[in-house]
Amino acid sequence: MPHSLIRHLEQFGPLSEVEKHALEGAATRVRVFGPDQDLVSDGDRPTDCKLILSGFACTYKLLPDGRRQIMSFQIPGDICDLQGFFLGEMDYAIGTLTAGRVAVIPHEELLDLTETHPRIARALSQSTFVDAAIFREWMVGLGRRSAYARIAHLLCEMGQRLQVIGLAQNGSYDLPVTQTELADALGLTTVHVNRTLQQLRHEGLITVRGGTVTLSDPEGLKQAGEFDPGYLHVGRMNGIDGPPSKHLQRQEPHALRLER
Amino acid sequence: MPHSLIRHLEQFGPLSEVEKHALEGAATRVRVFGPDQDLVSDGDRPTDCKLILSGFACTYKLLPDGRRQIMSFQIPGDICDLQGFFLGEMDYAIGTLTAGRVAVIPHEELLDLTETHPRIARALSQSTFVDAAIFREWMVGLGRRSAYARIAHLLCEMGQRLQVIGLAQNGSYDLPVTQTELADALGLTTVHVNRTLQQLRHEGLITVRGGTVTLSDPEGLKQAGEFDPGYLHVGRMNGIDGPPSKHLQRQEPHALRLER
DNA sequence: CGCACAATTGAAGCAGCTCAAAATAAGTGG
DNA sequence: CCACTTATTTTGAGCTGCTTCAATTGTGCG
Repeated sequence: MPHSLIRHLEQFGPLSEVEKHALEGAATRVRVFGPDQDLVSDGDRPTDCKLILSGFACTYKLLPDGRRQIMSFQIPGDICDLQGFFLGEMDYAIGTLTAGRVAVIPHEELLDLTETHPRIARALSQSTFVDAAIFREWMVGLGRRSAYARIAHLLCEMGQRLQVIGLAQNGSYDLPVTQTELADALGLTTVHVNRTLQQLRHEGLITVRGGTVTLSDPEGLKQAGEFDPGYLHVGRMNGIDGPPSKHLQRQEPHALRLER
Repeated sequence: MPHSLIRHLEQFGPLSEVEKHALEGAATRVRVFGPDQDLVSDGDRPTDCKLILSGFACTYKLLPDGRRQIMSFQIPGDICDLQGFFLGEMDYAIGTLTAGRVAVIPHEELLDLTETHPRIARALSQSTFVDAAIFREWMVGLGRRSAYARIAHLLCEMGQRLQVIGLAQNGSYDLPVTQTELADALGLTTVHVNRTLQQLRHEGLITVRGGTVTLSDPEGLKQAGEFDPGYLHVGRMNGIDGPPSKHLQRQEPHALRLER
């Protein structure tokens, strides 16, 4: 199994064999999870970080009356509770959407890893900033886009992200997410998600068959969702593919040293 | 020389004299800005980071048709484009709301600073995670809260944040933000913000007089906004455990003096 | 086969939007 | 300090995207 974490971090630049080896070594303790389980709960003070090896998860917050806002979908390669490492206490929860395997990396080990391998530290920091960028784009959707555009946008984003880790081929990918979960992510009701999804299907933009989404008309969908993948910063840092940046002149920033 | 940055970072733990001195040294290049100017534009590749010394700014994104989503308000002490340092290209813009002063820290200098002073690096990372936490909470508002609760929540949040840097006293603070800007931040229209604000006033939760907001009934407002300040991680990291409210009440009030 | 969950449909209601205009406040130059 | 201009706040009225409530139809699975 190619390590999705390595793939994930190499987005930001190549890693040496030693570094890859160190990463593999850190992610040996594996736990198996079923669907709809919390990996971390709101208010927890975790002593390790969770790296998703397989399966989907999401970060979410619950409101007093039971409403829920999903803030991100987590896919293989994502480290989902780095916040615990830096801030101690979690202010949100992480729950699985499907069954899956999770590598558990104790904080001390992560500390070691980042002190010994600054490039890993740097890649992690960059990954953190990409997460923040995804949050911001999600906020734009929640605040300013119609239900229709929001869904289209999400489908584009997931396609792009899954492609990077090899879980999407020619615009087709598995999205093991119920319409209720979609609704919680998009700030809508299940009913409305259902109707809007139908609209997207009838317009021939997507096809859905048993949890598998196919972007039948990727360009049309991008347009419908006002999707501009720049914020994902895919392949920007390693000179490989990825969209041309608006300005030239690259400059490789160093990492902040991860300190605990 | 003013340093709200020191105050800001010391939220996460004490800094030595040497570190404070280094921070002051890094933030000597000061630029003055007028209102409604971009500090950084979408697509830029900044070569330095901007630290707000005085005045308010916001991060925002523009949609093709001119709609705008403000994703955060930036206040004195905030470093607003660390992303440029880590990812190179900006995927959002930062604009001033008022006139103000901004310290410009070249990336090389920041790199130096963080390599020489790991505790500064750590504090910066923590600050980054707090920003992400604020984003997430904002998302909950956009996705799941009513206009009424959203506004109440924002007013609580700003009160709390401004209090930390000494720009709020007994629930009263300057909020130099137009209703249109509020609307862009909250994903609403100006008209609706106006009506909802009136409701909050009539219910005696807040008072507004010339850009100054007073939380007349802080408890009521918190309840209206479902505000639970945990996500701000105030005072959690510096060993002075305990409810933030207590901690905040005994905050020395000399930030303004520093800022002038 | 039947249970539990997910997707779908219908109908009615409302929070928040749009459009349009008036009332205030905040500059700005003389 | 006043007349003039421009930005901001406020109000009214009608409209709609999305919600709510409630029920029906799949669908996966032990």
